[in-house]
Amino acid sequence: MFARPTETERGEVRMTVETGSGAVDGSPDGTDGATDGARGADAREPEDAWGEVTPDAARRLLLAAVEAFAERGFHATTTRDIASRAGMSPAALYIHYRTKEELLYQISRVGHERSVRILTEANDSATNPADRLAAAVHAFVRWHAERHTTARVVQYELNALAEEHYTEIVALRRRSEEILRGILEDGVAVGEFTVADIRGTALAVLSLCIDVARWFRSGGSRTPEEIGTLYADLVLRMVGAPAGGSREGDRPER
Amino acid sequence: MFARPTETERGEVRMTVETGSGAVDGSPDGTDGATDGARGADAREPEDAWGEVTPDAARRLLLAAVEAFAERGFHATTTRDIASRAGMSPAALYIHYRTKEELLYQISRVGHERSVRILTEANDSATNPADRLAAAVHAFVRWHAERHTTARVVQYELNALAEEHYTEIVALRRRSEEILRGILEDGVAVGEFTVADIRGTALAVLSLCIDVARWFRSGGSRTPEEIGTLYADLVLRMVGAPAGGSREGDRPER
DNA sequence: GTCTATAAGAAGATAGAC
DNA sequence: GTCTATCTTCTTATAGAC
Repeated sequence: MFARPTETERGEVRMTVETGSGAVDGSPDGTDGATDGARGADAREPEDAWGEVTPDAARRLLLAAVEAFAERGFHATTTRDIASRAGMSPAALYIHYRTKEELLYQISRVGHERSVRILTEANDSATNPADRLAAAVHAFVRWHAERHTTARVVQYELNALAEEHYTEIVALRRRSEEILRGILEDGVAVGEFTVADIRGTALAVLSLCIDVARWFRSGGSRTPEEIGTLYADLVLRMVGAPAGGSREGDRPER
Repeated sequence: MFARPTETERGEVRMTVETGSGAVDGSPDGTDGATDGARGADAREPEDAWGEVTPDAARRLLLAAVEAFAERGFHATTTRDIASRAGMSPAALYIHYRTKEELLYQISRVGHERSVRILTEANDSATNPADRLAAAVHAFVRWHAERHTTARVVQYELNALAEEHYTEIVALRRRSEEILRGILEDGVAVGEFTVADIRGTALAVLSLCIDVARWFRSGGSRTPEEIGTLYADLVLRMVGAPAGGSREGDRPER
């Protein structure tokens, strides 16, 4: 029969990748794409973001998996492909990870923790809702563009996760959602934003940011920084708070 | 060796599904989701949209493929799964389609033709850019919500297409892009919109609409119609043309 | 047109030498 | 820790009876 991954100790695969660290520096050469999703051609970026992963081989495998999953998708990627990209034999993978799915889980977990962290820090970077929203969108979008390879896996391969892992990740996603919704609520409360459907608008904003990972490609005409700026502006407009501070836009409540 | 699909005549799989027809009526029970992508659970809708597909068995297979691809992704879906959903043996599939990829291609082609048609009709439904934009976004978003199962495959399984099919589909996607960009250009030209980066904004709007297919789920709290209305409003704001007609918002250029 | 049976190969994961 | 070799199962696709 088919032995399921036994619970034997095996180096304890659960690594403690310091999600934070100086990771958001990166390719300043990214740019926009078209309506067509990335097709393997690109899907590459300086992924030194995983520098913290403990055994060197484990890090190389993780990096190889990110590239492969982003290019071809989780199910279309073979363990042989991952191992060979990492310069190892197929069997070597199983020394560091119990299953192919665990690789995806690690990528997804670290990526989502990073997302929550980016949104949290942006949210704490200012007091007025408009600046908090602009900062959050700018940073979140920039990350999705700069780290589009990772982000593509993080955002679009969720369904391949095992049930228990999926549940854990969804909890992190809800946190992101709540942070954004909180900003909108505050903005409406202090009269800085004009939003009828807060929950719906929060979802739309998040969706807009996330989808950057799908279409962004290096070699286009816009840098991640520029797209972040564009999107922050668009989102401020969406909530009725034109960029540049809407001091004069405030209705005096009669 | 492994025989590639021979060019023998085999019932001519290339069907002529009238992309149009009364297909956009459908589930009025759809609604919003969360930040988590749909996970199989849902991924179902009255897909009578394929009613025009010629042999009955071919239609059932197409419908089964749409559901399976939407739930599990192209690569994770087996031909056995598709055939069994259609109530047939695995071999029956190959009477109507040369390969699994051809099923995806047909779904993708019909879906993209439908997208272009929706945008074209909306674009022709009015003369002033604001109404054209609102109509386009409303209809496009509504389709992505109502037909989210199909749309998910159409929008997110592109990479699994064979090279030649991919090229053909990308051409259709560019057409959609051009239609939207054209509306924005007209709006800026007549002073109805205030948009600095037309191309970037057009891409963002398209991206926002497309991503509805990823997160939408039946059983939520919003109907496709409501989401269409919300998004049309959000997009008008994005281009600096508040809903309800921005007659008083026009700068008289002095 | 549809079935049963099966070919041909590749997949994920393990065993055991080094 | 890493390799080579291999097990088991599943895959797409075909052959040929009905």
